[in-house]
Amino acid sequence: MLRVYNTLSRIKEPFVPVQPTRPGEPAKVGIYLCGPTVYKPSHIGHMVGPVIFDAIKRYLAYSGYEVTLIVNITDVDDKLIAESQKRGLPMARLAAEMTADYMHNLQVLGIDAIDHFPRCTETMGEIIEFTQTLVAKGFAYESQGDVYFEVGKASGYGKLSHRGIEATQGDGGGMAERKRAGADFALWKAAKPGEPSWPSPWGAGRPGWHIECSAMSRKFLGETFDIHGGGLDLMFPHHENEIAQSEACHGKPMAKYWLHNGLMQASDEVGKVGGRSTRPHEGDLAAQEVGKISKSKGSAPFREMLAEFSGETIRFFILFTHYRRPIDYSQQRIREVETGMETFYRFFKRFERVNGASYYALNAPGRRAKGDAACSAAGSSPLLGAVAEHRARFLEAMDDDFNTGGGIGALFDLVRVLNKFVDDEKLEEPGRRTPEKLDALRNGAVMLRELANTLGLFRQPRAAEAGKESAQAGGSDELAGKLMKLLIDLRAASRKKKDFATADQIRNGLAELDIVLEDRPGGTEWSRKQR
RNA sequence: GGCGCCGUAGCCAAGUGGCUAAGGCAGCGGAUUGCAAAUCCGCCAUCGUGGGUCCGACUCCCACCGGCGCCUCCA
Repeated sequence: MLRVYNTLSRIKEPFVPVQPTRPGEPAKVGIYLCGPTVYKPSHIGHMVGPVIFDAIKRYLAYSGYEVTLIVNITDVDDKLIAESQKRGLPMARLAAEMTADYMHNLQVLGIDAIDHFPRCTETMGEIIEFTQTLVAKGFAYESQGDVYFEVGKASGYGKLSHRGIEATQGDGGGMAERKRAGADFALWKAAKPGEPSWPSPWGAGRPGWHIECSAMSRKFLGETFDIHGGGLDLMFPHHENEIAQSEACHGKPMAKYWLHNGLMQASDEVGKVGGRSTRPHEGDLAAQEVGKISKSKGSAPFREMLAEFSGETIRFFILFTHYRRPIDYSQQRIREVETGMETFYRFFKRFERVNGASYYALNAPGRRAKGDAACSAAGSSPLLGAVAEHRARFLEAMDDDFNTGGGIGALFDLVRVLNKFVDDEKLEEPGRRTPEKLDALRNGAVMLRELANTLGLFRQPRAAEAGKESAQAGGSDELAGKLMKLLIDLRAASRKKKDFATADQIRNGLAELDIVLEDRPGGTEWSRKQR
């Protein structure tokens, strides 16, 4: 049974979709995640939510739900206007550029489970209509071309962030004198001269910050949907105001479950993105200043990180920690999980060596097997029994509020069991392979793939692997492949003659060039050292 | 000040009212190897401090200490 932590109730609740399941149809689940304001290149903090919710959607789909995931793009906003004026660019052009940056980052991270990216500018009609309804129902009022939501009229305001109205006295961007109460917030803002604007019943203007999410979520997911997600920092006032608007408008709950991810924190010193670590002493971590990644801290664009780390590494790094906890970011931390990931990549190569076909070509079930089907199928061999045990641990962890960190732990164990099987059965030696043993290994690997898929991990061969394959197969790096073969053959001849000095000279010389040789029963393999 | 989170091995990080407290990185010992690499096996924590509840707490409650977030259109 899947359970999720709901910020509304502050406890883990059983996950039961809003829409009743019709017999013979998969239960439908709607998820809305607050996306970026596209005025600057995204930094790693912006990627946490998308990675997590991509994995959440995958896991829900695997669990049998039909999931729709919406992430909005805020392409009209005060910061966007300010930035476009600063850079002398039309706002739409700036937004388009930054949206492209965002999309590129998502793609590199392997995030492809998002169904729609509605833009604020494309939702203007719905936003205006939504605002009109709120005015008509008496929850909002016009004031000098602005429209404000009257927080005092909303029942249950503060139920998400557990705050009283009296505690919420934002100045609303210097528009206090136009508002009836300090806590009231803008649904619509009159345009100042030179600002981008859209026509409305209250004159030319643009939407306030919160209204687009209410309008978009309703447009794609309905008045009440299952999961609303976002960073912890959005809980107040953004999500609180979304709830106020939507529930005032519809008279029913906006979302059943509110999930908030922890924020990425970084040390300015060690966590410098895209550059060399400037740490003066080893083991000096305690002296770091750790703080939230934010605009004010001037963190580097995500794109610069990609020069240092693969998208999959960053994805793995994010998933390594439970989503509700803050993630302490530093290059050293990422390097550590990157080292850990090698365990998987090496196993995949090993698997291909003994199995003859690629791990990446394995066809894993996209749906969780009902009941104990997987376990009973596994009962046929001790290996699969052990694998199934770790599979169960993985599922248990994920069922418990998407505990990806616990799940990854189970994945490491699973690989160990598979490696041990290859060791014990000496499957690296071609003569020791039997169809039964290869079958068992393959079935175990299928289970690994099945689970890793739900996290969106190890779906494609790494770029480095692909490059090397082309070298070995005579691709663009053909010469390197041929030279390597020559050197390996020379070394093999030396070893045969017990001329280990020459053999070691070759291996050590190659090591200097960051090329690693590994002797195996089936021959010597070479690979480029990572980084 | 208000609301809330966190403190588990050298570092990172799961988890649990009672059973061996996952996993990763680093380290140590062993198997394997011509030597390595990789892999496997083993070792490496009484869970911030002090109280309380309980037959029993690391897990629940309180206090304290320490770290952090939000209360500002920051994911």
